[in-house]
Amino acid sequence: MATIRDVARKAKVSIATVSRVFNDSGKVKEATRRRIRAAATTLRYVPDGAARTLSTGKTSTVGVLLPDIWGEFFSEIIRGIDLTARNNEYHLLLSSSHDDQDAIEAAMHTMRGRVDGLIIMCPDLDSATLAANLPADLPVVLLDCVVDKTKGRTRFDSLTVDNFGGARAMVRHLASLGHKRIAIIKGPTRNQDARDRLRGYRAALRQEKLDAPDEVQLNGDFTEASGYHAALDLLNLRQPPTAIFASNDSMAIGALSALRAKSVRVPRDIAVAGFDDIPIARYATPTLSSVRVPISELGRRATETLLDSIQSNGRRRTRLHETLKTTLVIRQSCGGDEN
Amino acid sequence: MATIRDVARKAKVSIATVSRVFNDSGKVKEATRRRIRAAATTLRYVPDGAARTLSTGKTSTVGVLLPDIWGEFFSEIIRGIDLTARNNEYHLLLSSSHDDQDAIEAAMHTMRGRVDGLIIMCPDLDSATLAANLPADLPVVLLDCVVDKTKGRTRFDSLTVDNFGGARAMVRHLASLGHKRIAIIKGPTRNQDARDRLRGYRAALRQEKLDAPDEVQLNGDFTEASGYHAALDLLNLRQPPTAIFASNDSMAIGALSALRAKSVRVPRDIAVAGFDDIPIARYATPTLSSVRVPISELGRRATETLLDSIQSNGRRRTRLHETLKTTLVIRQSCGGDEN
DNA sequence: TTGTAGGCGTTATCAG
DNA sequence: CTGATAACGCCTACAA
Repeated sequence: MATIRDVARKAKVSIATVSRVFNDSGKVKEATRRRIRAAATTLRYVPDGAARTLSTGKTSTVGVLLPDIWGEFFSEIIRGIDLTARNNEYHLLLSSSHDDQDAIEAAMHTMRGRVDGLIIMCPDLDSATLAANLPADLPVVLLDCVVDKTKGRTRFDSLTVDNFGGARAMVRHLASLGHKRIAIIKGPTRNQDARDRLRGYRAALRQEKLDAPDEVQLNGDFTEASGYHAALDLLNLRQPPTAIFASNDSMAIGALSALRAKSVRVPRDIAVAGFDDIPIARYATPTLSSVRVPISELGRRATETLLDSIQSNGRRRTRLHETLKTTLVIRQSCGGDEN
Repeated sequence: MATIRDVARKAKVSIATVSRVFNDSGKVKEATRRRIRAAATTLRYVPDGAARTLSTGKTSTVGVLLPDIWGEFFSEIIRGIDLTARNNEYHLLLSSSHDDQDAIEAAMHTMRGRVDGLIIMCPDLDSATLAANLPADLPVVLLDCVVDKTKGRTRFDSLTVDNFGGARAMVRHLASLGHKRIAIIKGPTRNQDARDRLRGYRAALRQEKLDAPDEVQLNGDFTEASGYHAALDLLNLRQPPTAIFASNDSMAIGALSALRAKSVRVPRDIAVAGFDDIPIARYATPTLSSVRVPISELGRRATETLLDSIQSNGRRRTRLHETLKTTLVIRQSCGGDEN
C-alpha cells in the first residue's frame, strides 16, 4: 500500500501538501495539485482511514444496532439509513439480530470508538441501561424505542411510528363500514408497538361507542401461526366478530389462511385488516388492507437526525422526538374498496 | 475518553503492561493485572479501535457490498453474514443498494483500508474490473457472481447457488407428473442466475425427451408484471402449455394472478412453479411450489470462507469455488402434493 | 504557496 | 515480569 509519503516523494513535495490536496484545505497551486493527483493515481494511493481517524477523531461512520427483525422491515430501514449515510459520505457499521439486552450492550461496547454516532433500535431496552453503557458525548438516535420522557429530557433523540393513530384510524374505518363487533389479535405484551396498537384499537371503539368484550381481544405474538389460531378461536365464539383487526400483517395473513380453511368468505362474512403494509399484503388473497408504516423514511430521518447531531457537535441542547405518520391502505380484505 | 496512558498512570505501571493485559500477550503478574483491570473499569477505558488498527494493520472488520436486492433475500443474507462475523469478533461494514458498476466501484474505494476483506455480490460486474479496483492482497469472496474461470484461476473465492440443478430438478418434477408441454418464463438475459435456470430447464426437457418450442419460452424480467403478461401470452397460444416454470417466484406470483383473472384453475388446468422460495410463496393462492435457495447459509459460508482467507494471510494459494445445493419445495401450485 | 515537526492511541521490539 | 521507545499514516499548527 502506498502511503502519503510515497506520493509526496513521487510528486516532489512535502506530505503536508499532499494532505492539503486530499482534504482541499489551504491553498495549493494548480500545477502542484495536478502533479500530486497524478502521482496518487499511478501509485493507487488511498488515504488510510484508521490513520485519518486517529488524527482527526472522526470516523465518518455511523453505527446501527438492530434487533432480530423481519425481512421486509429490515431491508427497508437499512436502505433508508444506507442511502442517507452514503449521500453524506458516511459509512455504516452494522450489527443486527440482537434479541436480548445483553447482546445489544455487547455490541455497543465493541462499537465504541469506531463510530461517530449510533442508531439504535431496541424494542425492549430502557434509556437508563443505554446511558450507562455509552460514552456521555456520543450522539444517539433511538428508533421506535420506549422513550422514557417522564424523567426529564432524555439524552437521546428519538423517532417513533404513530402506532396508536394508525390502529385507531383503521379500526374507525372498519366501524364506518358498519361493523359493530370488531376483534383484535394482539401482539406480544411487552412489545411497545403492540401495546400502542392495542390502545389505538380501544380508543377507536370508545370513540365509536362500540363494545370491546374480552372474548374478541385475543393474544398473538406477531407470527402467522398465532394469527391462524386466533382466527380459529374467533370462529368458535357463539357470536363471532364481523371484522378482525390484526396487530400486524403476518398475523392477518395467518388469519386469512384460517378463514379460507374454514370456508369463511373475506370480506363478505368477515372483514380483515392488518398493520405494517408489508409487500406480501398486496399479494394476499384477498388483498390485505393495512396501515402503512413509512419504513425507509424512518431510516432516512434517523440518519439525518444523527448526522445533524454529530455535526452540531454537542451544540444543540434540545432533543428531537419525532413521530412519523402512518397511512391507511384500503384493499379488498376489509370490503371498503376494490383496490 | 480515557486512554491507555491514563490507565497506566492510575495503576502505576507503564503503558506497555496495560497493553499486555488487554491483549493477554506476554506474562503479567496476577496482582498487577488486577490492579490494571480495576483502573480500567473505573476509568471506563476501552482501547481505541483506530489506534489499534493503525498499529497492527488489522481492522477486525469485513466489508459487504450488495446490490439493490429484494427484501427477504437481503435480510437473510445479512443475517448469515452478521452472525458468523460476530461469532468471530469481526465487525460488518455495509454498503448496499448498488445498482450499477460505478456505485460498486466507488464503494470499493471508500472501503479500502477500513476492512480486512470484502464480500461482494455483483450480478453484473466482471472479475477484471474488480481486480483493477482492489488492492492485490485484499481477500475477497464473490457471492453469486459471474466467475470467469476460463482465464486461469481467478484471484477470488466464490460462492454460487446451483441454479442449473435446481431448475432442472423442478422441471423434471413437472415432467414426472405427466406434463408434456412445459413453458418457461425467462429472467433478464444478462442475469447469470436467469441464464443458468434456463439451461436447467432445457437440460431437463432434453433428459425427458420433451419438446421445447420457442413459443413456450417467454421473456420476463423477474418482476410480477412480466410474469403476469407472459402468462396471458401463454394462454393465447393455439396450444397452451399444461405447466409453467417461472424463473423466479415474483414472476410465478404474477402468473398466478393472470391465471386467476382468466379463471384458469391451478394446478388442475395449468401447473405453476417458481424459483427462490421467497416467504410469499407459501401464502400465495394456491401455495406455490418453488426451488429453495439456502440464503442465510450463503452468507454464512461466504463469511467463513473470507475469514479463513484473511487468517491464512495469503498462504492458501488455491481458490475456493463452492456451489450451494438448492432443494425442491413442492406445494399446491404444481399439483404434485397438497402441502 | 510550501515545508517541518509534533501528536493522535496502540502495539511491539528491546533492554533491564 | 516490566519499562522505554520506535513505528503506524495522517493532520495541522507554525514557520519559512
